[in-house]
Formats: sequence, structure tokens, C-alpha cells
Amino acid sequence: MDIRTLCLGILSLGEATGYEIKKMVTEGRFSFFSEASFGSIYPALTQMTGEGLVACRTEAQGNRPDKKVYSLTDAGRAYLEEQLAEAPRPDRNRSDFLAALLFAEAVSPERIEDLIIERVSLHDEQIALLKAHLKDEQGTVSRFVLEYGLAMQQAARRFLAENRARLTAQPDKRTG
Amino acid sequence: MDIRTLCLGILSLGEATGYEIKKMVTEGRFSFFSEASFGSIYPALTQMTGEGLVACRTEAQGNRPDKKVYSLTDAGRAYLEEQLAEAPRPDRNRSDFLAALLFAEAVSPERIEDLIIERVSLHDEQIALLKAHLKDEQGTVSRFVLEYGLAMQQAARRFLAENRARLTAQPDKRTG
DNA sequence: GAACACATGTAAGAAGTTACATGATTAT
DNA sequence: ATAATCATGTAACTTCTTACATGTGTTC
Repeated sequence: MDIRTLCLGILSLGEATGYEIKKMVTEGRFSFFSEASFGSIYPALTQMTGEGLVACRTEAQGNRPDKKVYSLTDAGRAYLEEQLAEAPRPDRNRSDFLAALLFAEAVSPERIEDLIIERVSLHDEQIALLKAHLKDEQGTVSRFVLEYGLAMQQAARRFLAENRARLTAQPDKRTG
Repeated sequence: MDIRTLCLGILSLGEATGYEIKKMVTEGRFSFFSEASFGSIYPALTQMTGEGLVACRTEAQGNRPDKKVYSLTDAGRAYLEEQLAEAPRPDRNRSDFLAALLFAEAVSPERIEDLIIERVSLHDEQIALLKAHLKDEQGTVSRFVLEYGLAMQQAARRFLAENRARLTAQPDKRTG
């Protein structure tokens, strides 16, 4: 999903500034399955304002730079709908972790155990975070999404915990 | 994981040509968690040959362009080890599917059911593929990686199947 | 005879990140 | 006083994909 669609999607849930969008994708409800930087968000919003996909209302506020509050237009809503309808190419399961595991075997097998341990605690962090977010979340779909994330993290953690022994059981080091 | 590291990693498992690497990442054992195009693989290999990270042996073959068989050098192995040791930043769980679900709620709620159905059959495809690959795979770590992928696909499918009703139970459409 | 597998490579362009520029306010 | 939060924006750069260029042999 490109930044434009992501921004439109977020705006479909309510108006927001570029700054707020950034916060949502890095810390908020969207941080679990997306990412974006200022350098892509601001230009995207400016561009889409020019195209009439979003509307921009400026709120003056004393000292700080004026707030630019964006909202979805009808054209933007239609465009978003088009984007979401497009061939949903499968999310690539890109995983540096799995690649690292596979390559570690050839290069530094003694690191495999570390990799798995690190990974398990990473899952624990994510699980805690997701549970915290779940407490605040009311929307049916939003909760579904968080619970989906939670289920995945738990499944991964469980698999690693249960199967770790197979990889880390060191081949007997005694000679003969 | 950038293309360079990916290529080095694949070469750590045995020598290969650029063409073969491309096949492995698009159809083969690596297709489940990585991707790369010719336009990135070939330049990466040429560059790394210049840097001494890989060695290149040319195999003439009649009519076709000469095969360039690459293999990892000691420097390359060391470099790869460094890369794998680096702060394992968490695989981002970027998911267009989840984003689409969330946004569909606001824009075309009637599509939510379709999205989930499409997704479930996508998981079924992946599960079948992974099982097929598992039959041929002998290496302990390789099997582990495939089984991990399988477990994730199955967990996702199960979650969707079990929880689908919560989202697709249409709010009663009768008036009054 | 059309399309695909083999085999390498380049150039143009997309899409994004990082780092900078600016500057007040508030918390530690 | 030092850092973080708020708030926007731009320019340089990285990284990768897409599409092209070239050509044979094999399969449908």
C-alpha cells in the first residue's frame, strides 16, 4: 500500500493533520502494519490536495506553524475505494528473521539460538503492546485487526518456543 | 534485508548464477520471505565482485551468454556475518490486507466479507505450496523455516475462519 | 508460430528515507 | 540546560522495480 492510499485510508476514519498521521503510523493504531515518514506524508497530502482528493483547512495557532487539517473529499473516497478494490496482491511475507536463520546456519550456527531468543522476546513486547492497545479500542473492525495481530504474534512465539530445541540441540561436541 | 545481503546469504549455501538466484527468490525456497528482480541482483553481484565479497567463474556455453557462477569469498562470509549480527530490527508486519480491512469499514463495508474470503483462499494456496516444498526439503533449518511459514499461514487462516462472523454478520437491514 | 526457459545486462523512473531547516513550549 | 513534543516542509540520496535490449533452444 503506497503512502497516498494509506493517508486517504486514515483520513477515511476522520480528519487529521500530517503530524497526526505520522504519529498514528509510528506509534498509534496503525503502527502494527504500516510505516511512513514525514518526507513522504507531507508531499503526498500537498499533492492530493491539488488533485482534489483531500480538502485542507488551515488552523492558525499563535506561535507554531499553522495546523493543516486534512479531510477526505468525495473524490478521495471514490479513489480510495478503487485502490482497495484493486487486485489484492498477497502481502509478501518478507522476513529478515527467517532469512537470517537460514543463512546463520552456514555462517555462524552458534548464533541461531541467540536469534531465536531475541525473536521470542520481541514477540513478547509486541504481544504486550497489542494487548494494551486492545484495551482502548472500541471499533469492531479495529479490534478484529488488533486481535488478528495478537493471534499472529502468539502463534509465532509458540512455534519458536516449541520447536526451538530442534535447532539449538547442539550436535554432540565430543570427538568420536 | 537488502539485496546484497540476500545474495551473499544465498551464496553461503552454495555457488549460483544471478539467474539461479532470481529463480530461488521468485519460485524457490526463498520465495516465501524475500523477493528481488534482475535489475537489482545483477548489479549487486557485479559490485560485490569488485569488492572481493564474491568470486566469479565464467562458464562458456555454446550459444547462450556465458554463465557467471558466483561463490562466497572469505571476505564475503565475514561481511555476511557482520550483516546478520546487526541489530535485528523487527520485521515490520506491513499488511495491506489489514489496512484494507480497516479502511473498507469506512468506505465499502459490503466488501469486508469478500476481502476475508479472498484472503482465506490465498492462505490455502500458500499452505499447499509450503507443504509441497516441505516434501523436498531435507535441511533441518530449511525445514524449520518452511514449517514456521506453514504454522503462520495456518494460524492466520484459522483466525479468519473463526472470527469472520463477527465482521460479516450484517447489521439487520430491515427498517424499523 | 507463439510463448516460454535460459542467460546477462542497462537505463529510466518510482517510491521512499534521512537529514536538514525553523522555532516555540513544556517537561526532566 | 537538555531533551521531547508540536508543526511543516524541502533536498539529496538510496534502493529497488520496470521495461528494454539481445539471442538461442524447446515446448505447445
